[in-house]
Amino acid sequence: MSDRHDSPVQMPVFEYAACTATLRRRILGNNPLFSDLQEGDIKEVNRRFSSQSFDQGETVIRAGQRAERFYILATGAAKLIQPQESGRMVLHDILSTGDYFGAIFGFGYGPGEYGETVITDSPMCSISIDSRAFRSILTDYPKVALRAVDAFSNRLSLAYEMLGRLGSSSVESRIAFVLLRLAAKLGRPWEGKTLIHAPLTREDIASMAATSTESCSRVMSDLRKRGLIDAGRRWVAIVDPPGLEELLS
Amino acid sequence: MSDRHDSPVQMPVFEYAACTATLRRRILGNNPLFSDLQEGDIKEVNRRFSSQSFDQGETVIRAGQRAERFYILATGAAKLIQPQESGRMVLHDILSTGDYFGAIFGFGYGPGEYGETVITDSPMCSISIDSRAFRSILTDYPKVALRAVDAFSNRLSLAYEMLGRLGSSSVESRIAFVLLRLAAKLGRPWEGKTLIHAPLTREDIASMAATSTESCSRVMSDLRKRGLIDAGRRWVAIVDPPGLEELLS
DNA sequence: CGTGGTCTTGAAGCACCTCAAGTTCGGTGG
DNA sequence: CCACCGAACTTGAGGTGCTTCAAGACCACG
Repeated sequence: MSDRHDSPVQMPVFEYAACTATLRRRILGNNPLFSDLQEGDIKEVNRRFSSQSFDQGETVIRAGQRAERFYILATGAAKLIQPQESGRMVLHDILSTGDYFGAIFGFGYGPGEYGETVITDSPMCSISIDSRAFRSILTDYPKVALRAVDAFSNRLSLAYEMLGRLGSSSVESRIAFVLLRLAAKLGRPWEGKTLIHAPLTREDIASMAATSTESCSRVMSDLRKRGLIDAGRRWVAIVDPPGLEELLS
Repeated sequence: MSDRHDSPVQMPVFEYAACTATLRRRILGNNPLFSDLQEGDIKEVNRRFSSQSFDQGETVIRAGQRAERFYILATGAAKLIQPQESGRMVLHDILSTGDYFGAIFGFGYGPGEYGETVITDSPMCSISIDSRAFRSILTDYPKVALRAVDAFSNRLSLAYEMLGRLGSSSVESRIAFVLLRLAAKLGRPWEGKTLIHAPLTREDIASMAATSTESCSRVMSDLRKRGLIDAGRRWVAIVDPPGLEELLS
C-alpha cells in the first residue's frame, strides 16, 4: 500500500503522578464544582476527601456494586463503561482530569448501585469521598450544589445529542462526531494536528459510535486517505476539523 | 385479516385543567424536588412561580431560543423533541405531571439556549420560573438543590441506558424497551392491560426507538399477534410485561 | 525472533430502510 | 346521519449499508 502510515508517532505518554497533597488541593481548586468557594472552604472540603491511585487496567468501580463513593479524577484517564445484559460492553466516555464518576444518586432514589464500570486507561489517581459526606457538602455549600446541577445537565444534553445522532445518521457521521467530541475534550496540539490524548483502540471508538470494530476500521482508513484524520495503533489525531464537521450529516 | 383489532377502545381522554392556585400548590407539594421543604417554605417558593396553560399542539419552548425559564409540567402531556441538523425530529421523552424542562444550565456554562423543543400533546398546564430566580431557590434551599442533582442524575442514567441499547440490539428489542419505559412512566390499568396514557403514533415510537415508521408498524403488528401488546390508532397498551421483557436482548 | 493483540481487508448475508400503494379510521361538513 | 377527506396505519418489494465471518498483515512486546 502506497500511503501506508509510516512513522509510528510518538505515543502519548501517560505519566504516573502520585496523589500528593498539593495535587489534591490543585484538583479541587481548579474543579468548576468548587470554583465559587473561598480558600478556607476549599481547605475544609479537601480534608473530607481521600485519595487513591491505580495502575493501568484496574477496575475502580464496577456496575452493580453498592454505590458508596463519589470520585473526581485527578490525573490519568479511565474508561466509563456500561455492561449490557448481552455481555457486550458499551463505552460511554473517556474520563480525564476533573471528571466525576461514582455515587451520585439519592438514597431513596434508585437501587443505590453504580450504574457503570470505570476501568483505568493509564496509571490514574483520583480523590473520593463517601457519598453521604458528599451530600452534606452539597447542603453545606449550596453554590457547589448549583455547580453540580450544571455539570449533570451538561452531561445530560451531551447524552441526548448522541442519542439523536445514533438514530439518524450514518456510521461515518457518527464516528466523525465521536472523534470531534473526544478531540474537544482530550485534544492536544501535536505536529499541527490535534492528538486525542488517550490510548484509543478502533474497538473503543466503534463502541462509542455504536458500530462494529470492522466498520470503524474501514471508515477510519477512508478518513485517513482523505486527509481528515491521522491514526495509528491506539491513537488518533484530527487533521482537518472543519472537514470532519461537514460529515455530521 | 382475521384477528384485526376491532373495537377501537375508548381513547384516553386528556382533560383540560385550569392552572388554579390550588393545583399549583399541589404540584409543588407533590414534586420530589420540594419534598424536603416545610409548609411555609413551599408557600414562599410557590409565590415565585407563575403558571400558564396551552392548547394541544402548542410549542412551549423551542430549541435555540434563549433559555430563560425553568418549567414544571402540572397537567397534561408534552413531547420532548430534539431537532436534528438534518431536519429530522427525534423524540426523547413524553413529559407528564411533575416533569421538568427548560432552562437548567448555568450562566457561564453553555450558550444559554434551550437544547430541546417541547410541544404539547394535549391541553397542558405548567408552572415556571425565571431561571435566575430558580437558581436562587436552589441556593436558598440546599435540600432542593440536592433533589435536583438526584433528578438529573436519574435522567442521565436513563439516557445512558438507552444509548447502550440503541447500539447493541435489534429494532424489536428497542421497541420493547421503549414501550416498557413508557408504560412504567405513563401506564394506567385498563381492561387488565396497562394503557400508555398518551396519544402515541407509530412515528413517535419509531422516533424514540431510532427506527423507521414502517419498521415500527411491522414489529408492533407482530407483537400484537403474539399477544404481548395491544394497540390502535394513537394508543398502545401492554398486555404481557414479562413477555416483553424477554425481548430485551 | 516469536507471540499476541491490533488493525485491515475481503466477501457473503441479512436486518433494516426506502419507496410505493393500499387500507382503515376519526373527524368534519354538508 | 352519511359521505367524504386526510391522517394514521399496514403491507409488499427491492435495494443497501452494515454486520458477521474469516483470514491475513502489522507492530509492540517479551
